[in-house]
Amino acid sequence: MRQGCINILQVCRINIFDYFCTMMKRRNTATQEAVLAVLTSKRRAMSQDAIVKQMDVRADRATIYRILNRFCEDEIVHKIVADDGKQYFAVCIKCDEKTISNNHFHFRCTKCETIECLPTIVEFSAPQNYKVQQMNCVLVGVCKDCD
Amino acid sequence: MRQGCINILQVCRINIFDYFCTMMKRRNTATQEAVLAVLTSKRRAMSQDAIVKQMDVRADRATIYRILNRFCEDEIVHKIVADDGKQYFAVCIKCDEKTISNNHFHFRCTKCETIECLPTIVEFSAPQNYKVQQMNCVLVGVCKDCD
DNA sequence: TCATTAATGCGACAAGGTTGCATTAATATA
DNA sequence: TATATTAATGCAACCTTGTCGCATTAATGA
Repeated sequence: MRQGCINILQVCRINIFDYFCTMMKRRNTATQEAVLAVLTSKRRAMSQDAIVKQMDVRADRATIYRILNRFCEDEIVHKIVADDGKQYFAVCIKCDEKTISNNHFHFRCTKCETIECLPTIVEFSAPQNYKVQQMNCVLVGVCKDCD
Repeated sequence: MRQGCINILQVCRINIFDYFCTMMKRRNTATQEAVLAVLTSKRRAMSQDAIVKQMDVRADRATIYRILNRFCEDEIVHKIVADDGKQYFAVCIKCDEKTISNNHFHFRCTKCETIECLPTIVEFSAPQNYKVQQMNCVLVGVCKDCD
């Protein structure tokens, strides 16, 4: 399932999670639905503990991590490791098969402690004979809401 | 002590560590000297355990971290958090007071497991009213030596 | 309705990093 | 050179983040 699809689904008012379950042959569970609901509503990259705090269903830490990693495998979520060493997860847009899912900048606000996916694509020029397969770029500072 | 100075010192064959001790009013200890020696000789960003392995002097884990963080405060070393969540430290060049010490890309090679400071400066354009104070940009892939 | 097995909860664990505190030793001063 | 000061160190304990094994639960297909 391409992530660009998610936006189309939202516009068409199709339940993303149901669609995801059918497409990826995943079971429809309350916990998974809750995790995805939080991520899609917040539209930010969130850490496991931040996600749990926003959830109405209680669930084990290991379970949340398993769900998030599953979402990453299925490519409906991508993972960022911030400069605090923690993993953050975000539902993000990616329509082109060829692009790296993490090809944009992220912004971590030190005041509100959230991470945002910026629309800016990372332009890099690696030296000759270097093969770039992934990237993890985080800008750190204060976002417009906290300034 | 500005980091650009380090290169000048090397050219002039002045002992960097002695200079550092006088300038920053730090005590001259074998452990600190060893850590800096490893970092300057390898010219890569290294993790605490990688540094220890290369050292001829034995030292406690906590001590190494304290030394590295002190070097960061004194701005002769900068810290990168890679996508594996670990901290890496590198002696790097920075001549301009105004630039962010981490303003360049880093490359983590998944084969030789090292992190290199690339000469490429990160060009970013944060949205309006976002204040960027730090950055942490890591490209991941295979370096020229491992290809 | 039942069988299959994906998903979960629990507990244990590992790695990475930090902190408190007593001890050691580098430096400044007499 | 001897002494006082205190930065630097070692050790142990601790915290946080993330993972894994295994028994149990429950979603799905037949």
